[in-house]
Amino acid sequence: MDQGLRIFITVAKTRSFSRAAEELHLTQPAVSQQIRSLESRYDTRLFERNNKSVELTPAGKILFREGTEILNQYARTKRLIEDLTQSANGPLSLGASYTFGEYVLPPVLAKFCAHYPQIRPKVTIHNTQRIAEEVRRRMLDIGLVEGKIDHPELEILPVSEDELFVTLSANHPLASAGKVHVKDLADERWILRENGSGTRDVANQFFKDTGLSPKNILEFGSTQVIKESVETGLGLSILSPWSFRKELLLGTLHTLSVQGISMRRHFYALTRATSFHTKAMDLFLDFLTPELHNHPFPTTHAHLSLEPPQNEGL
Amino acid sequence: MDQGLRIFITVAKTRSFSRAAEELHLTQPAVSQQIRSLESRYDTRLFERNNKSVELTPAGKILFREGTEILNQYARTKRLIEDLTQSANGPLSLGASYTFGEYVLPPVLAKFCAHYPQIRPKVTIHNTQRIAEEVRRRMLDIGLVEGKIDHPELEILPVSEDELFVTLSANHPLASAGKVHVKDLADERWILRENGSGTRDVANQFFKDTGLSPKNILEFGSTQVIKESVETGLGLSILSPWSFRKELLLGTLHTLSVQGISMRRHFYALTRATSFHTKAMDLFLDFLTPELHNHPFPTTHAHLSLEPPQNEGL
DNA sequence: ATACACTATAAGATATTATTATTTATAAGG
DNA sequence: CCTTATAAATAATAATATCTTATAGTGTAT
Repeated sequence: MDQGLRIFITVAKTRSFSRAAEELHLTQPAVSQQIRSLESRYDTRLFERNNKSVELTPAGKILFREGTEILNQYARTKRLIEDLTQSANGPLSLGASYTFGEYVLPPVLAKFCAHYPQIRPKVTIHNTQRIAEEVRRRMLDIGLVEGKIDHPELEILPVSEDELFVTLSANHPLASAGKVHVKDLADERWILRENGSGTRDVANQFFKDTGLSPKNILEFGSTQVIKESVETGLGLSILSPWSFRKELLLGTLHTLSVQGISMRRHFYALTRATSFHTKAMDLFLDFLTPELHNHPFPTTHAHLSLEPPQNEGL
Repeated sequence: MDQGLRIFITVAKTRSFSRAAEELHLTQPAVSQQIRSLESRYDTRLFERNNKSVELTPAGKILFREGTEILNQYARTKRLIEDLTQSANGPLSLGASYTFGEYVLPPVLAKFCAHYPQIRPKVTIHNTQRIAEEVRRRMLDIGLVEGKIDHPELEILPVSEDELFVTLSANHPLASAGKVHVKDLADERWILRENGSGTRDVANQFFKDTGLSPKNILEFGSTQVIKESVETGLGLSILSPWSFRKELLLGTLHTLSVQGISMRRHFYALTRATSFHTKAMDLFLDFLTPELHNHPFPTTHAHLSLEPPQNEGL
């Protein structure tokens, strides 16, 4: 930041060009050169150097004293700014898509807040597109979304895997089938999130892959309503187990694997590619991935192997 | 010598990347780039820039304040070194508190400038506290204040005595009393500078010493307004004769001595304790004290003994 | 909707700063 | 004296940093 001055101060302290060079991990000519350039800038000799010794001239003494203060102030400034930013505190605005925000995020966030009480997270829930847009516009520090986003201004970091399943009422004829064939689902009624939601994207892909073209689709804007509708036997849905952990534990909802089809996707964290991260942001990002691996990720079928995902005490 | 910092400061002052570029004879991208590199060095945003405005962030404000000082010190260092070889010249930044700056300093400064035309003094007027702070922060070479300052980083040099007097209109019943007793002042209305000013401090001390607790105090922020108000008979004030020499000469204001009470104080010159003095600084300090003794110091009552303090040709 | 006033970004040119290799000067030891 | 050791200066070159030119976004105002 002012290398010349730093070199000068070191020479003055060590009374040697060579020692100074060592100390600064530079070569001796680099030191000679910087001193020469300072001397020409101030238009005076700064050191009296007769081959055995290096001594400050009067001008050098002034520069040494003032320069020391300047370097101190650089250091002080850096510290002041670090105190301001590096201390992990202040606001952290998170945006999450529905599934992530409503089901995955809360326990993680609770733990995060316990760890870093000075950080005050604020969560906004929207669909993936909107979240991405708001991260880009700096309205959000971090976006947490279900679908892949490709935008040059956004940095995308996969934080967790997710697998969606065909979900149905425990009273449904297929409920205990576990694994079924595509054709078994041909005549079912489906209850899905609206188009545009990440979950619906996966469902649409599922229908495309399986060749199913269901005539009977109900669209609800709320996962909560969908779950309750499925529980009453109104139809089947395609959901992330994250969103119906409780229902799996209670046994009111079951999942099906469909022969040869898996509906995997990732959760991603989005940040602006070009912006700086606050300390709080980095802490959260570092916290997120391991934390999601701690929470036993509910990939398997409820009736086969579900473990209480957290201390939810059944 | 630290181009990045210089660019940053210019941007902060102009609140514009483009203006800063012009001012520094650079192109706008050069400015953008330096700001970006500073931002990455400090790992935080320094400006909040939306297309219409450029504003300092909290971190930016810190860097602006500290950085300004750093640049000042670079400049000062250069001057100090130049002083070694050259004769006294260049800038001399003086800060003075109100009474000193507005009434005492001007004639001294005029004479000083006549003696040393190559020195270019710059005067800033503020209250004593602020002046001391700016000397400490190296924003000022010399501070000239009315109150005693005790700070380890400051060197304090008494330059002159001052005695304040109760001041009143020539038409006031007590105007020709010369010496009065405390109780004569019990029911007067007072017109004083605001709290925090050095002059007001003395007034407050006066009330404490005399046991007067005036119910009727008007506060004005300007000594000029106070004088005119006192002239019209609105009330009494407590002022330094320095600030109403003309009115004493004209006979529109008179002073009173209060039995057993004197309001003496000193004017002090402040410099940084640890720093070098430029030649200009030393010359000014050496010039100041004898000069103030030359100007007949108006301690006595106007109607008794005032001499024209300078060639003001009555 | 278009122009305009700004800042951001990218790529290449220039300037600055560091390195390597070599030279000069002085002191110390034989 | 001559040799060797140590320290700084110098020159040529390599690596960085810093500018400029050209261009792209992005809001605001007309």
